[in-house]
Amino acid sequence: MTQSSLSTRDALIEAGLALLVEGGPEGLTLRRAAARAGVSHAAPAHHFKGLPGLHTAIASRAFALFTDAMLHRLAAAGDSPFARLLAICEGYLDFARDSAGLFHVMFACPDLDDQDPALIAESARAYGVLREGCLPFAGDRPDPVLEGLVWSSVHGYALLGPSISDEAPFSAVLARILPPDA
Amino acid sequence: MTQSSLSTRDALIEAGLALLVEGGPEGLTLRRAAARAGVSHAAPAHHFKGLPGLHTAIASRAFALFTDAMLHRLAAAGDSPFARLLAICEGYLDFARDSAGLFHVMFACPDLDDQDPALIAESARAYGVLREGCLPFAGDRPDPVLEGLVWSSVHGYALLGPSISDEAPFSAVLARILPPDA
DNA sequence: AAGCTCAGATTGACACTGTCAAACCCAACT
DNA sequence: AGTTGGGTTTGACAGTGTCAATCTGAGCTT
Repeated sequence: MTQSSLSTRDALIEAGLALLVEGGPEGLTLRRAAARAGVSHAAPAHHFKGLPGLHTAIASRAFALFTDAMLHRLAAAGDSPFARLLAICEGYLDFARDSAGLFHVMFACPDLDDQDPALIAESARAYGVLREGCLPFAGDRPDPVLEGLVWSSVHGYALLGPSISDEAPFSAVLARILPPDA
Repeated sequence: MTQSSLSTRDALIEAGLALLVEGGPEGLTLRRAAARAGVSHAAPAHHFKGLPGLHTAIASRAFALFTDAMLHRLAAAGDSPFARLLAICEGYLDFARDSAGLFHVMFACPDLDDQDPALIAESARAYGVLREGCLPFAGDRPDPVLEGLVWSSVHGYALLGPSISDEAPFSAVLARILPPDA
């Protein structure tokens, strides 16, 4: 393992994140990430199982940033359950808009290894934030249907948003599910 | 135009659809579509603006099939507004599940030309079905917020579905938005 | 009717991609 | 000291999208 190998692994992930942020979903390439990390074009093969492996590792790290984006908004939110859940959703939408490249790899990449433990853990952590935001609306007990509805709505809105945000801001959409006075 | 050119154009689109259905999002390639259509590898360049152009043309045709899927379910639905809207959504989900390759090109392809008139027309037609399904719930007048909510929900559910469908079937999610007795 | 025009199609080349096999290097153990 | 083995590099391969040059043939002008 020899921390040098760990650091190249991290360097490759970091390079991949940067390429995605700068160039969108098409900007990431095994060879470009390798070049940016200062290693040869075949080096990534020893740290990831091909391009799908790199995608998976990047998605895992991106989910951590995604969770941060939601928590960041939550920290600045008011106390009411509605304000808190809306803040979480707005963090979700912030990330989808500002980091479209990462969002694409996380949710629209067909070759992710959805058995990867790190990816499972990080995505579960992200889902946990949303789930906690839903708790107060169901008597502090998990409500899978409500969670599914909120999650589907914010996710669909994140993808379709540009087409509908003019006439239907997300706060109005969420208010339609959960009247703010509840 | 010389209908031969039209027919090769159509043959390329048809070949592309088949490749997507058979091989998923990764199955479509300019050269493979050309080979399947029985033309040389550079022929597509005369009918589409590169690979993005082919993607756009395929997405346009896929939206038509998508609309059909919704109408097909609607035709077999009951009379109540809830049953009709649920049927439309289930057609939406059918298509996303059974034609994942097409769905991916339609909604997750980063290089679509969203100015293309045919694509705009076909996607508007699809959206129109969903909009009509929503009308009875808002006094037969368009309600952008309700439409945005239903659209976001079903779209998000289509993408996340595999992760949540066990505990929250879509009928339950929709019922949370629109009580079936309304 | 002869000749021209030009869109449709082909061939060939280019840079770039992911992946694999072989060789290489160097630190860590026996 | 010698050997082992993981990390890395080099080199090659098939496949991709795209571009330029060429060929072909139906339809038009004169």
